[in-house]
Amino acid sequence: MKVEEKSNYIKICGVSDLDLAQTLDCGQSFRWVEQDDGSFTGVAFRKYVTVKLCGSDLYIYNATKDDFKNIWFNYFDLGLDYGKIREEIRKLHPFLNEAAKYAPGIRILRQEPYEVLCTFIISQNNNIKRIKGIVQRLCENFGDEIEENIFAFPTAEKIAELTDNDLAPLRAGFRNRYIIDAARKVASGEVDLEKCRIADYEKARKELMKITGVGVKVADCTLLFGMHRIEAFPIDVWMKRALEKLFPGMSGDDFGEYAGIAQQYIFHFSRMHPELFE
DNA sequence: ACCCAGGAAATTC
DNA sequence: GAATTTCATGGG
Repeated sequence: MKVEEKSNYIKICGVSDLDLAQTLDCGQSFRWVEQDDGSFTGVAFRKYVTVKLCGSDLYIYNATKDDFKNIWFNYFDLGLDYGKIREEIRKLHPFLNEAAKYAPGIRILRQEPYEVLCTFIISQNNNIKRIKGIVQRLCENFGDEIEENIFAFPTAEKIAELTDNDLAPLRAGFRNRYIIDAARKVASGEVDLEKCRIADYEKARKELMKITGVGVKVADCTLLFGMHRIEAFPIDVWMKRALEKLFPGMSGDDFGEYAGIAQQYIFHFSRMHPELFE
């Protein structure tokens, strides 16, 4: 994987198993916006960039070689061989093979743990379009302005100071008090997100579920998308339907050490084929 | 008006 | 304890 640095962008050659739309718009992250030319613009780790894929060349605008080493290589999980993992998990079930072939450019992003925790608290009993709007207003209202009119995701410390009345502009409804409880417990250290990276899976889940508004599903999403615990297998309404119709008798335990990647193939495939469940 | 949305807490049985 | 209802908000 070769990296070239230009004045205001970098070019990474030899990137495989990546499709930006499949990865950035498949419901794991809520801050990327697709542009007319197929590139995506967004903020992560307090950096505002535009990413574009031409064949196997990945361009990242407004980034340096150091940024790539420190942030973007990990963010896009470029150290993991997804082709190899697909070869492995396709054996588990014909429908999993089909789902993986349908969107082989999905990768599990390595996002900031607190951002994932917060956005998936917002996601409950909600739809992706509205989740994006609430997250955007959260950043505009309480995040640092890192460039003109571009806002970082707010810190837990910042949100911890607020009351649920302060969150009224978000129009997040009953989730306001959950957002604040999460921020306070993270900021105070009562919930240790870094510990969740390495703890036993059940312990990590329980740690997150100390937060009011975090149940099994939000905990699993936080572990998968925020701590890269790829053995996690979050089950939402789509996954429930998919398990019933396509994988009867199977549970998350049957999908092995890469269950989280399998889950994301199945989730995306199901969402793109709603007619399967009518 | 009705139903649903990457659920979980509160209440009731 | 397991099943049901409620919780805000917006879109179809």
